[in-house]
Amino acid sequence: MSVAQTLSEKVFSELATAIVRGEIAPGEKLSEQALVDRYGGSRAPIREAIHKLEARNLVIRVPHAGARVVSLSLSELRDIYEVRLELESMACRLAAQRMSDEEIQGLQHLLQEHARSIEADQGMSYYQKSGNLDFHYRIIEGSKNHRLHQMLCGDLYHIIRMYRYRTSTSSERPQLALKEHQRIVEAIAARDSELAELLMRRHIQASLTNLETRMTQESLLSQSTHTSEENPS
Amino acid sequence: MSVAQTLSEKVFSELATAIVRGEIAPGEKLSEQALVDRYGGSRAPIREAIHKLEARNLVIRVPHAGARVVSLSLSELRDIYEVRLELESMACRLAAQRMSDEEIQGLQHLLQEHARSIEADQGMSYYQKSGNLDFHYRIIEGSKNHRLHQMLCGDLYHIIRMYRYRTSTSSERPQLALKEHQRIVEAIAARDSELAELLMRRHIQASLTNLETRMTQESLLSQSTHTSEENPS
DNA sequence: TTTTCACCGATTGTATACAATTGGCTTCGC
DNA sequence: GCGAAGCCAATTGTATACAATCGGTGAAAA
Repeated sequence: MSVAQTLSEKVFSELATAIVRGEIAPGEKLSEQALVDRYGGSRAPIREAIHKLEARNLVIRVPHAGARVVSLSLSELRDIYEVRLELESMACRLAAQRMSDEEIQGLQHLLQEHARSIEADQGMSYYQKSGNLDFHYRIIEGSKNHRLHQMLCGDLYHIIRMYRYRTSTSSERPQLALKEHQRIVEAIAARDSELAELLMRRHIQASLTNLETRMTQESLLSQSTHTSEENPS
Repeated sequence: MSVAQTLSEKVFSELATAIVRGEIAPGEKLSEQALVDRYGGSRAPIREAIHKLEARNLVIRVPHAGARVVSLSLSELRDIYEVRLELESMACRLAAQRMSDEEIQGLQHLLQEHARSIEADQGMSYYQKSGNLDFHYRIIEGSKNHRLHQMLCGDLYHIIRMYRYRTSTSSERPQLALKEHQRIVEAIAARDSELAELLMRRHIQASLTNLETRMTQESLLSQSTHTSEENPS
């Protein structure tokens, strides 16, 4: 019961990170033997790691055929965001009701650090770090609902972060995103759960709109490339 | 890509059913070799099945120590119902917006069959069958959100059904439950998504209250039994 | 009597070999 | 030229053996 990891857990963790970061591309095949060659060990822990990735929806695995990194259409992403919107706005409402004053202070400090980070970066980016340094993660923790935490942070967030990476930055306008975060925290600090929920809904809806725009642009780029390749036929 | 199952999938499915039905009790240890003895095959597919159960939150698995069937406190169940309430009321709202007229008719027929079933049983029970014959399942299908379907039917429902089995019946008052279902369907048919959502919230909140009552009664029974065993000391 | 420590058998994690299945390639027929 | 059928190597699923870890038990110490 120590921090020692089994090899399968270690490989899972590293693979999940590689997938989220796009080092293994959507649609790419995961071959057991190739992963043995890459990570060492034997096929047994690799299989277990692949099955864990499947459980987290990061890969699609077909018996006897193998596993591929998941590749989601915009429609599928919309489904995910539709659910995320509901769960995270609920988390925000609960956080406003359940977070202690100390925890809220900690959240406010986190945003101050984020503000400094944006300034240092000259307003160019607002990259959400993982774990306790991530605004959204802290809100979900503040909901004090373990199952909610598990469903969002254990499942949905892998996919969401994967697509954030793919679209290169987490936010087009960092200062606007930070300001939205600040408004949300103000509502939480004021214990106004209804307002907190509404602001979070808007925030996530804006994220979806942003993501839709980018994926449509990518799709158009991809189409024009494809068209010029087909002209000879 | 046929309906043929791997052994690990088959064992997972049978184990999941056995857990949901209480044939394997909460807290009970799952030993790999014992399951090989019971289901045949070798340890490899059994391990895979156990990992799948873990992914569905039906077992708690500790590396090097083994897996036990999950045993949830009332507080943990409340967390689950809190999330279920949010997701399923959302599903209901979406169903009111997205179900076709034919699908709604199918749902109405389903409730008619349920009504006949209750009459045949002389008002004693309203047992929800699984899959397409389950009212809630049909609403979630009607939401047309695959991710929502996966999170509810792929994950949460296993646990919820497990505790339904444990509390012996799915409803204390079958005719009241049926009437609530009927009101929900009327709201969906009228495309009143707001009302549909509200009615579903109430319905699920009533389920939670019912479950809480039963678990508290079980706990009191368990305590009184425990006390009388300790009196000799 | 209670607590602590050491040992070891049982169980779980991994390595290796064998069995089963599929996708891709080639050939044949229309 | 296209579609269907057959073949087989590569890959995945499972079986078996070995390695690693932990929980339970018994003995010793306080």
